[in-house]
Amino acid sequence: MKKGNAKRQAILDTAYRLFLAQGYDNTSMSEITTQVGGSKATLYHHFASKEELFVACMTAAIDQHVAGALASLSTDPDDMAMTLRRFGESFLQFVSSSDMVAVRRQMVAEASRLGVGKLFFDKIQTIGNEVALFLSACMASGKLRRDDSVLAANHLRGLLEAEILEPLLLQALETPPDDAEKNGMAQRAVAAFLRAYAPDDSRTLFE
Amino acid sequence: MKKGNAKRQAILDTAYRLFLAQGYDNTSMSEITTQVGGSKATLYHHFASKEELFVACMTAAIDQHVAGALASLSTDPDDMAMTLRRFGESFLQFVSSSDMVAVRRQMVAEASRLGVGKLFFDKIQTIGNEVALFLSACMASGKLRRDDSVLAANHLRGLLEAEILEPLLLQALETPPDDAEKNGMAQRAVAAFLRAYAPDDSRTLFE
DNA sequence: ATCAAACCGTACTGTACGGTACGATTTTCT
DNA sequence: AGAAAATCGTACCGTACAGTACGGTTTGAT
Repeated sequence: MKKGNAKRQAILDTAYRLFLAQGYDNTSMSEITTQVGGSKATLYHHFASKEELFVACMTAAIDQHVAGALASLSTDPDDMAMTLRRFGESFLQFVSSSDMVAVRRQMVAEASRLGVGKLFFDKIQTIGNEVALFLSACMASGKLRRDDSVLAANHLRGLLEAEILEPLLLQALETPPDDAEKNGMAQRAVAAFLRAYAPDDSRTLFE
Repeated sequence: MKKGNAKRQAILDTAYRLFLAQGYDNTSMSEITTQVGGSKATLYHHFASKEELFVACMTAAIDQHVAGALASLSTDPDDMAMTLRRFGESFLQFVSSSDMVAVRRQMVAEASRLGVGKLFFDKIQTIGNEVALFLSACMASGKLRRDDSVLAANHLRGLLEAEILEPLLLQALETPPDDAEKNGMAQRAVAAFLRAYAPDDSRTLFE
């Protein structure tokens, strides 16, 4: 059962690429078959229906991509500002990557299909929970104002995405921003967040 | 030319409702014809193609809805906090209405179709520009820290949408939040924004 | 060696849909 | 009234696509 899994994976890879590039409705099973090589019977041997194949592609993509975002959050509250800046940069690189934007667009477009939207949302939530945990530690140690840490994590995400996510999803930019611009957005977002959640009695933290 | 426009409007209304509820691909011209009554020839008399009808629906929806959001921003910087709170509430009610969420989902899903995504994004931008103008006045009068007003407007929008937009787009909530919850979100977002953009020398503005 | 699973190619079915044709009828404008 | 535009009903065309059928071939495990 080695070639079996290899073929299955090849189908997943090709289908993933086509679904992201063209969308669900504009990608036919025959096209996937042609590009992956082989026969449509083999495809239906591995996946009972087009919908099942789509969901399999998306769940795999979610798991794979979210792992990358979580890795960049070192839970060391000692140099909070630096940690947040690094996290902000890598999170923004993550969510604004062309793959991730394409995944998100498919999730929104086909949200109702087999609850794939909720699946994606739950995964995103796990990132938020990790961030909330870190922020909670910062609040406990007086580095941040005490407040609902989940709310704070949501606000941080909102600030990080504020400049970039919408135009990318709507394909409203001719030239996508490069890494330096994204890092600038992350810097500005984290700076705003630190001001918003600074302890009440500290006003000399920022130059 | 009275019944002509009436029929055209009836087609638009029905198509708008079906497109939002079912999406572009899952809505057939025959279904629109059946629900609006009459003949498919009449439909094609008013709209040359399915795509043209879709774009007509979306542009109409955009114009109509954006007007509502802009109305709630009184440009009086004297009671800035109150103005922002009221704007935040109505903006959030606006973007989280079921119609607007459905429109946005279609925009994302069909962003590449005839550049309808960019069309939508530009309209949203006009709201942001108005807000930026207001914030700029607040900065000039010392009520807010001096900074890029467009950035500040983006951050405000990011904070407002942070708790609610994503789960709605992904249809990840069983029960959508009611007006009171939305107002709470707006309050929290505006409070965070005011802290983030408070003048450097004011630390007693918030209780 | 053998058996079962996986694979291939090709052709096929049924259906759904965008768009057209066409002739008849109604409404609107002047 | 009478021309022009809009509307109607129904049938139709071409096509694209999800899924199936089927007979033959390769591959892997025991």
